[in-house]
Amino acid sequence: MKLQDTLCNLEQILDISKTVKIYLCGVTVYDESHIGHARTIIVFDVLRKYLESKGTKIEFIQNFTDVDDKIINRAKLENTTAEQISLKYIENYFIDFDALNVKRATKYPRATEHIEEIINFIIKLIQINSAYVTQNGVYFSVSKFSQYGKLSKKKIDELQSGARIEIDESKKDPLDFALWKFSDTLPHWNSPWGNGRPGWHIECSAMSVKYLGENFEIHGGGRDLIFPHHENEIAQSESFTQKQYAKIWMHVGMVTISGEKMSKSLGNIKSIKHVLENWGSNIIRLFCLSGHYSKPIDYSEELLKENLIKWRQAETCYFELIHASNQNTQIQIKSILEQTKNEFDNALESDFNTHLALSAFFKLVKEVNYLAASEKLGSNDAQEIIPEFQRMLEILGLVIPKITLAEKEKVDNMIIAREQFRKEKKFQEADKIRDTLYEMNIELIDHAGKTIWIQKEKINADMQAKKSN
RNA sequence: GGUGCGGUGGCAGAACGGUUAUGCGUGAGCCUGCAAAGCUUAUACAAAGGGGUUCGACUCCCUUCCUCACCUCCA
Repeated sequence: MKLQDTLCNLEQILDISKTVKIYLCGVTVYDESHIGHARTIIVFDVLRKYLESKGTKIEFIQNFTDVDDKIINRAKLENTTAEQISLKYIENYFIDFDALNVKRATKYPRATEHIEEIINFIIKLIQINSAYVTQNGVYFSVSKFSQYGKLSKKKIDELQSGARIEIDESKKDPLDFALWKFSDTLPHWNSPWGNGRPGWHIECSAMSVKYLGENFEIHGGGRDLIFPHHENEIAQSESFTQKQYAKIWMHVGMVTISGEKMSKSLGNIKSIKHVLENWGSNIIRLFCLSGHYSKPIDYSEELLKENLIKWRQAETCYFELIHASNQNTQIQIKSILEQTKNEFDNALESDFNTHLALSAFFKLVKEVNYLAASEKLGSNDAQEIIPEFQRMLEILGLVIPKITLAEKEKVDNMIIAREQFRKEKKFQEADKIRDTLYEMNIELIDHAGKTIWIQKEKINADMQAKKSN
């Protein structure tokens, strides 16, 4: 598999025959997660699901930053503790991402649970003279890491001349960043240098090295983390280990709205809960995978709607497959399947192009729907297609809602009743049954001599659109 | 100002030095008791601007312009 590496700006080969270790920078837990977080995490979810489907062993570590100024501020605002805030939003995180059908990581380490590792990490950085203590805390000395700037392609002197770096006279260099911040207010921990809390970047170095070792395959996150977060992580980690840190840096583009980054300060956030409520997890996932991961995606109702239409086609495809009862056999099915599989896999293997993988998937959907509509879909063929269809669904993390047995029986009986009315040319009565089913999100397809049903996912945005029509 | 990703038809989005991917949308028709599903067909004469290389460039080179992101917390 080939992946574009941010560090060397070239495609790198990922050996998927061995265990692939992935560290993904997760969220700071001080507020609701939004669709931008969802995109990054869904991209990595599909990546790991694809690799696992190929039999590759994955160790997937995703952190929670649970100590941070924003958490502390939020706690003050709500008159509670930082711990309560972070616990609340970790819980909230899992509600959102379970609903998005994101597979749980191997582990979700938290900064506050790794204070000892963090302190040990800092001790060594001080020992090797890469860090120093001031009256405010412990700082990493950027000048001691000659390759500083290699990830973000920044030049140290240009950064230094930048006017926007906070002025702290106690630091030796304005670029130096905090490993440990002294503080006597909660939350704080004891350290050899005094009470305080860790800086932002150090947790990821300490935890990734602890769980994945000094050199692992993929380190990922949003593009906005390249600088300073990942740049600083490299500086700390490579100073610490004297080894190359991550083999491949993979950065996911931003979700924008009207071309601008979704962010708190602009107030253009779409929370996962909000979008989930209106569109559901399948549409969100399709939306997040609809462009190349490295590029921005512009959030719009239009794009969501396009994915809704496609999802409806996929639902139709699924039910056509499971209801297929014709005796026909299409000789070309095998080659179509093989082509789909190849296109799908090749797209993902080639810098993880989910857009092209989706088009391979929807090509199959269209083919099946066409065969079904023209009464050429044999049950044998359907049985061959179903495993491949489901394989792709699983990798993409899409889920067809299940219908209960009792519901199924009820639907079947209503279809039989409708058939009787149709035979008797009592079309009003027949249509009434169809309408009732429609209200239950069951749609009917009248095939020659046989009516099948399709269970449509209930999607609020779709219902509203239909109502207003 | 620096750095980075880009600028392709109404929208989304690829590949490729020579053949106007593809999907969505839109128009018309077919199918149907009517719908739905599906089909057929039409539609877009697309490549930010200007140079160059070439027999030929959306694709390579130069240049100008522009968007966005990062340079401060940020997925």
